[in-house]
Amino acid sequence: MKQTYIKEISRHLGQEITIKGWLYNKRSSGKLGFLEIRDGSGLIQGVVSKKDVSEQTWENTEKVTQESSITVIGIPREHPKHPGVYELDISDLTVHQLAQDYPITPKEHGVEYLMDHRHLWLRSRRQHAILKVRHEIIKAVRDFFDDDGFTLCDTPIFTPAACEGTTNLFEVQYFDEKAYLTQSGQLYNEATAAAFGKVYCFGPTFRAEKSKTRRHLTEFWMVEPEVAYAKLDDIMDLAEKFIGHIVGRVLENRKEELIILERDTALLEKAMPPFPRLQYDDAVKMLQQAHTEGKVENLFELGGDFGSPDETYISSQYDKPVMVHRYPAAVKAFYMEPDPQRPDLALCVDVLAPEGYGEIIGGGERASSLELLLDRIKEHELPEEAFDWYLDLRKYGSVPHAGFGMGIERCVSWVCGLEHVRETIPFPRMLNRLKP
RNA sequence: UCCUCAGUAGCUCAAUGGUAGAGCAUUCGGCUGUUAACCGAAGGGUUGUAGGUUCGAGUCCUACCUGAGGAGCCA
Repeated sequence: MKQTYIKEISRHLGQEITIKGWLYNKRSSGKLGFLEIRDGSGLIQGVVSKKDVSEQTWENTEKVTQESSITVIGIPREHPKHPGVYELDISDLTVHQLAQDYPITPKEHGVEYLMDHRHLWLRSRRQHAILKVRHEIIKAVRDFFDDDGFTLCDTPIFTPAACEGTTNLFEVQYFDEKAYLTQSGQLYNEATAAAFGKVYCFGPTFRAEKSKTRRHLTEFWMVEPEVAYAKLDDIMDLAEKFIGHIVGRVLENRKEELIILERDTALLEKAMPPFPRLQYDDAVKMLQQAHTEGKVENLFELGGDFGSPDETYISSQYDKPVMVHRYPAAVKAFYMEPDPQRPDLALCVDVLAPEGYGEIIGGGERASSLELLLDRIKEHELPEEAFDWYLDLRKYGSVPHAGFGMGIERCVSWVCGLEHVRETIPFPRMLNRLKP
């Protein structure tokens, strides 16, 4: 018989259907068995009554174990006690493979154990919900740009040199020479933007930083739009519209998942444009004020980059994402365009997510002058020959242009209200985690 | 790299320096409306590793290993 997916069960009430899936959990009460069945699309409770089924099916009901693969035939109907909840009256149960001692039991487990069993942990309700939200966010990202005239131009993962120089890169052998895994598609995006006008790239990014925090992965996915002729204000408008679109889509299409995750959606509903915009200088004043009032420990020095506690304090002052712009050029990457009014400041922006989730977007206007870039490359002690193609972009029709990058995992973590980004990607790569 | 915390049954955790226990999982038995079902029984241990202190160490000390959280750095 044709397979029916659990999420479509309401269309088959009273009809005999076949569900193919796995046993999520089992309870029993004498000659009555309750089987929680999952098939990837959803979860449903099946009921087996000894007096109504064959001896074989009853025997299978008694012996079937957690996560055994099964096929059941039955008739869906409403739950007698819970209106709106569906249940399956099972008439036949066959077991494909009997799972023995499934490692993830219905009781709680530690982080290390769950991470060691990530390949199985993905089957649990909560992980399923998170990855469904991830999928929704990625789809929303693509739709947002595709519907706004952007062209997807993916950038390479093997790169010959550092994009930004400062952070640690993963080095790999590339035939007879050394190559590095990309830490940003940024520079290549500038080339494709000059060809297509509005572009984005979306792919994995690698950072060999020895960071062990709830916000870090060594391999994460980043989406980076780049727009020719765009200025800082244009890119800030784009960023807030973009985040509003993502959050809106998740609220609209992933209600059930947000309930499973116990996410306070009232907080998400506030994350709609316009977002507050704060100059770096004013953010520093805010931090210094907070210090004199005893609300933050460290006295922040003007000119430095914000640390994680600083970002947390700034974002805690708002109930929606906040855009901090015009940081000192000295603390930012070499390719940032200086503010014509204040050349010591870079025309850049960081978007800080609410609830202490920190920076989810970083971006800004790129330097369009060849002379300035040559100076900056020298200042940062970067190898000029590695950037010859990049400098060509300033020789042949250079224009003002801007873009930003958003880390998908940090965004998913915030939208889901998670404690750690490691749950936002199927197989996270971290400082101490390369397996499974 | 630095700081803090942790490591005991398959899993999650107890155990004042004095005979290593419970819940879940597993196996067996009971229950016709269960929801991390419940009730009864059984099996299950080189307390991360190596030293040390002590009559006696899971517990105290030292080193190392592994993990977690944080700092720095970042999305």
